[in-house]
Amino acid sequence: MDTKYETLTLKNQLCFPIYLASKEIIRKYSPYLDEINLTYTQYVVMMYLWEIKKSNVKDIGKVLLLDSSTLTPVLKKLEIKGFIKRKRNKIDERNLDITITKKGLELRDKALSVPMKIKKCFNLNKEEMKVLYNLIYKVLINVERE
Amino acid sequence: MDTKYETLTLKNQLCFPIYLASKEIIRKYSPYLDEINLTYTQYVVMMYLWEIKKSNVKDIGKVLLLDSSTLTPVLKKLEIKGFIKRKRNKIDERNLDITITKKGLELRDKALSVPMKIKKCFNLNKEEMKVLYNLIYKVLINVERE
DNA sequence: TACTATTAGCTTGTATACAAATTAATATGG
DNA sequence: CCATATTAATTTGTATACAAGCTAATAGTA
Repeated sequence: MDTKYETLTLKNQLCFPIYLASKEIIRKYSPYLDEINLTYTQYVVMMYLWEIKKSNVKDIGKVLLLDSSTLTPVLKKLEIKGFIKRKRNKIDERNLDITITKKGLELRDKALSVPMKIKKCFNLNKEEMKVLYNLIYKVLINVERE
Repeated sequence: MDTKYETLTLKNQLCFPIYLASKEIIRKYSPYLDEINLTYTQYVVMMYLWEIKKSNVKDIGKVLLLDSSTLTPVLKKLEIKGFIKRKRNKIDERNLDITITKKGLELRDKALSVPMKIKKCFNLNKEEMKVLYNLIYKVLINVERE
């Protein structure tokens, strides 16, 4: 009987809808991010830099949980677009200093309307948002802790 | 003041932790999926086929929310591995019939232990799992409805 | 100081993921 | 019946994402 495989169905997975939601929300972002010339990954890098102003590949990777092999090309593209600058650290040349440019800082204002547009398509009330936020972070912490 | 940009910080995004959780959970899968010679995307395709036995590119794409341009190479790899067969439909040759092979069916038993291993690293209780599941599906439906 | 280990970032190879263009087959309207 | 539209899958081009290997710089130590 199929009850043996009940745990192995798509509808009984928790990861599957999280995977779908992630993809589809990011897809929802794209028209808004197109307007400010960013991809989603570039957008989260910029969001971090808007706050912290200066960082390096390793620290950005720690926050965004991205490998340097993913970040290197993303950061190069952001530099080509003129939003950031990449420069070897004087004291320890293994580190690559990432700083935000004037153009990168100005982008922040253009991005201001993006979160609200996305929040709207979530269509959850405040309490639901909060519960979802807390549970997702709980999962994240648990998964990271191994 | 920075309060103007309060909505534009990583910690105030709901998509960002969902994106992280999706990535990290899928990464947790990989050692278990390696053992049965599947990637995560291949795994969800197989999970669908284990249930439905026969489908086509379009229908698989509808369920997994994947474009045919993503699915085509995934399905070709699954065919090379011997888990599925790809064959043009006799009646309407635009469609590509996807059927599961004996080897593909046998894989189901080997995959049986995977969901439990992943569930464990979520480390949520039954109630939390249920709430998260429902909220994520609610988001998914809302985002899809646009 | 010289040898070894570690670290940070880059490169390479593989696998998604999606938009846009293409191709071949089928459906549809005049 | 034929020209046009639509549809399903593939191809192409761009952008992640990550493991493994590489390189250059720095740290640690005998």
